[in-house]
Amino acid sequence: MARTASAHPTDGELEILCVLWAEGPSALSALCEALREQRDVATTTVATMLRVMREKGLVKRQGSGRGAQWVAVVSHQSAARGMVSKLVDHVFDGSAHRLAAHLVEGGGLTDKQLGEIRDLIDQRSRAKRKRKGTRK
Amino acid sequence: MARTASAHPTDGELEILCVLWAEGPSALSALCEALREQRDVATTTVATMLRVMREKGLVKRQGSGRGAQWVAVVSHQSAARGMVSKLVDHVFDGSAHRLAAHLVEGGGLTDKQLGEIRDLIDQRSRAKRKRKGTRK
DNA sequence: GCTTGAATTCTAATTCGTTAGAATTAGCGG
DNA sequence: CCGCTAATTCTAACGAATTAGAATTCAAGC
Repeated sequence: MARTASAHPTDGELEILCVLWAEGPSALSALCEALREQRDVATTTVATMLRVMREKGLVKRQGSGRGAQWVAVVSHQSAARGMVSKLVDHVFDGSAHRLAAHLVEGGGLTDKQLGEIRDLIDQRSRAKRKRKGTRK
Repeated sequence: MARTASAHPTDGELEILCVLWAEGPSALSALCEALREQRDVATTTVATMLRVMREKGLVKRQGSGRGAQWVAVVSHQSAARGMVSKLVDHVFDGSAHRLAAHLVEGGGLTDKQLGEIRDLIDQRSRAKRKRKGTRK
């Protein structure tokens, strides 16, 4: 038997989604051009991937013929959420906290960035306290 | 043409690695038993995956015949590092900081956990300051 | 030594993902 | 209206991944 289709975008699909997220709705030609900054790829290859991705509901087409625009259906946000959950579930035992600890301790972050994250946390807990206070 | 072999463990391989990380070196039978708590899988399937994984250098075998033990070669740490980098590079534009922000703002963490992360950051920046102070 | 059951290897089927040429369609400029 | 070019569809090849039955090997216990 064979594997079942992946619920998440594949690596190749992700490349295309990244361009669409960054550039917004794009024509096939523009999409190819952007992708070719990374690696060599034929136009028909990209077209085939788009067809598959449309069947999966990852992208849609607006208009037809020459001026058609390809649009990402899934947002960066939601795709990111899905992929992070998958990583957390499979590698960090379902604990987002562990992933965060890995990030902090892995050393891929500068002091400045760590500080910014701490500020984010502070903001968030302050906001939460406030909400609780007014509601109750 | 076809895709090139993935540099990271596949989903199936990850399942096996997870068991090995959790349980330590295991016999094939024990491995199968643990996997079957998640889903139905034939012993020969697991054996085939182990063979492939050995060729890739993901696992090794200690001993032979009946009492052979399968051991993870890659550590949980390093596999996690690789997969987090991939996620960061492809989805968060190479910025670990953005992933962290996504975690904090995504709401998958309790207040307590957020507090713990902040504590981790504080510890880390304190330690760094100290190192700098003694070195310079 | 022979049986037995686990472990392993061999083999094969099947699907997915990736790649792209060939053929076709469709809009635009002259 | 006709050709040019972009866009799309059709088709196909092929390796990776997944699954597992058949055959084989091997250590152990009687």
